Amino acid sequence: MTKHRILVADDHAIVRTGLVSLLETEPDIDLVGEACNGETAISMALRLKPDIVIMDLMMPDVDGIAATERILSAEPTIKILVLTTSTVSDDLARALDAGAKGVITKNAEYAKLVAAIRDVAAGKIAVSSEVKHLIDEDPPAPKLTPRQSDVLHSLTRGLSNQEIAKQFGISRESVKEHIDSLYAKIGAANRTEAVAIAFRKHLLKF
Amino acid sequence: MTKHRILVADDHAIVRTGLVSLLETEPDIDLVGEACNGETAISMALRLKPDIVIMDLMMPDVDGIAATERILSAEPTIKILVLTTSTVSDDLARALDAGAKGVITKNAEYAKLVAAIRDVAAGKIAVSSEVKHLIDEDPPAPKLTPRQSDVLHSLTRGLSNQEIAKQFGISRESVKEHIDSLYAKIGAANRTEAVAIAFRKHLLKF
DNA sequence: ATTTCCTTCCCCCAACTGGGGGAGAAGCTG
DNA sequence: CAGCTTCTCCCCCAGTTGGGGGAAGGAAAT
Repeated sequence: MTKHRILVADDHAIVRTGLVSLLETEPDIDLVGEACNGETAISMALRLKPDIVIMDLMMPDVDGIAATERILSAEPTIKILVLTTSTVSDDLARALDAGAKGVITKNAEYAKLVAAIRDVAAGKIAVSSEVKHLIDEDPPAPKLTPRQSDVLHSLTRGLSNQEIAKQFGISRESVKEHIDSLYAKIGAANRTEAVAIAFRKHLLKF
Repeated sequence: MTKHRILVADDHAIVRTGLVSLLETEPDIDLVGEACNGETAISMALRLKPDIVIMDLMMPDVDGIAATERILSAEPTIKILVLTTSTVSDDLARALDAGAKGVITKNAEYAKLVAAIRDVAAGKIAVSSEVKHLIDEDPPAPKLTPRQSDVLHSLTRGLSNQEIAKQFGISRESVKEHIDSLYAKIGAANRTEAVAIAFRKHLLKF
């Protein structure tokens, strides 16, 4: 039996150490490395060519989704298993879109993680039922056009339509139009609610 | 030598399991229990009376700060060591206010966690330098009066001053006054920016 | 080639916002 | 008790917003 060669990428040292100490006890698992950020995860994955990368989504510098994309574009046979605290359905869905072979949340039992590792190694897709639920339940955030995103960011700075118009070199009317279409898209009645909804739907980062 | 009796409270099973497997190797540490939410943490702490509770801040039902307060009000001699992913200075500062004897972030090295456990057991305060930095660096969020909070919440729903007035049974002018003082307090120029700033300063939860 | 979407621009107008002023009552704190 | 904060209410008014209507060019997709 060949061991599964695994790379762990997580910015939380405690989680990483805990994971390592647990996985070391598994006879069919061989830990080949630990990465504490996205950039390191990418370079280690390409150098060590593990069978599976256990990938956190929230990491400094390059996040887990970007790291997944970059690893897969260079080495499509590496399997990515996302292990995250995020319960934002969009993040999970985007991870799968990026080519992740599995998504497990950190509040899953350890046994489920190991089972997921074996499933992924065997070529299966491992998405826990809670994650499936999350993705189905809360509807994906609507996609904004570039202009709508620009205008939305200006809204968070408290700018008036006139000021936004000047900023982008367009007319007040155009700004109004973008804002109106934004309202329709996210279900807001005015700019203030639009900003609140945008934060709640994770359309705006802090 | 008496062993340090420790209770772990964290909603992430993976973190909990990892932590347990690591701490089991420490000769002077005796794990007496695991809690997966705030309510369980409180009841287990009061029943088992551990020396130290390692407490996560973000948990379903009762959060770590509330759990800390309730444990300490019943058993002031129990020492709470907060272990969290949060980098929001307010959360960390409030944990210390609530009586936590230490604050460690999850990206700290495992060795630092164990050192913190021993420090806390010895009666010291264990706050990692990164956490001190965070608390100094970003200024504490201004405290809002009850009315300002009420009004702020209504703002996120896109309500007009008139509607907010009706909601609380006060006049438009009073609502305006609360909003004006809110602007002054958080440095906003209008209601839209106020909502954005409130989210960024973590005055609003999602 | 037609449709659909994004982008840009224009007009009218009721309603709302924010800035300015002032003022009184309740409650806490030194 | 004097001072502070909080909460309440009132007036005026320029400026902004949002709803309604319409129009047109370009790009991408079907």
